[in-house]
Amino acid sequence: MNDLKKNEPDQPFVTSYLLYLLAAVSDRASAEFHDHARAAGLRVPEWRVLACLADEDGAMVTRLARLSLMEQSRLTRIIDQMAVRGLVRRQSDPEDRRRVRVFLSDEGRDLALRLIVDARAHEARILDDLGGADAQRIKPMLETLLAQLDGRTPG
Amino acid sequence: MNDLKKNEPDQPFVTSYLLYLLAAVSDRASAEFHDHARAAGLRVPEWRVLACLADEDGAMVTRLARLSLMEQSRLTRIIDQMAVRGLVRRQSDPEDRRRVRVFLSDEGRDLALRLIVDARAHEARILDDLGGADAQRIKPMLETLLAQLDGRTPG
DNA sequence: GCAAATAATATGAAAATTCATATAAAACCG
DNA sequence: CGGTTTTATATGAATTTTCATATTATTTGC
Repeated sequence: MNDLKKNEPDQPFVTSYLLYLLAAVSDRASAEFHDHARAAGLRVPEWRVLACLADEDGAMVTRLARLSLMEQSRLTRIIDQMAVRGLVRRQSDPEDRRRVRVFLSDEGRDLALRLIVDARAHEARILDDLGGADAQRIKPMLETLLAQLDGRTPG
Repeated sequence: MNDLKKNEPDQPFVTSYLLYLLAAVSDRASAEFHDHARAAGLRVPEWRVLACLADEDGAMVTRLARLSLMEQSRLTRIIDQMAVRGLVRRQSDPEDRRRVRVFLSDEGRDLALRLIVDARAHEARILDDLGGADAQRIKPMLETLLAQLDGRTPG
């Protein structure tokens, strides 16, 4: 029926391109949880920062930016807002006064810990759906990949 | 030495959280290629759109938005700019005049095809570094995951 | 065939993000 | 030391993105 407009390659590129699959899976999977985070009153970047701080409370801004996968000046402004909301507080490091360390407030920590419980449950559901062998392997695989990618352009 | 400030959980959360690993790997891997795309004069969302159109030339805006993982009104504006630059052209669908189909220009197609060659090479390098068994498995695994995620909230 | 509901795209206005750079503190070096 | 370079964070201005909704076209149900 429609042969005239068929201009596509014999094998599709994008839907089987590794970087596309990673982005797509990340997007869709995260979107599910982000709805939950928003329901808890957090915007996505705020949830990410809280989750990172749950692991490394008191991290300096640069470290937190790298860990939370955002550009530094963006993180600075997100911290501004979170501080106003009382989720975190800034404290300049006495050992090196250029550094600003970011700490969870009690409220911030409570919220983070609560959401982390939910995040683990959500993750478990995804892995469960994925099924046995793959579910065992996917995280180690991604960890390897991440280490390799970081190794190339050390940072 | 530093026990006073140790407030972190025994097991870190974020760096072993599936959704974090996905986002981190996607970010870092894509960043490598995005440098290349920018060197070719494209911004990241433009590269994504070109890659999608290489597979589905003439896709309607809604479809293209979903495929390229962006919100519709954002895509509309990106297409505006790409059209001005002569990378794509819009054509309203005679069968349903609400629809706008987006087509690659010759220039757009050339650029897309050239970059896709590079993208495949980049992907091959990443998979090669990952090594045998995992390299074989990662894409099918992500495809399964994507299908499952799409299945939950059909769209 | 018409009114209401639905669908596809575009757009205004607000908000977030980026990029370059300012500011301030520490490290380095002759 | 004093000057220069580097590092850490913040900020102004431009751009991009989002959110809600307008606009236009089609479908549905009566």
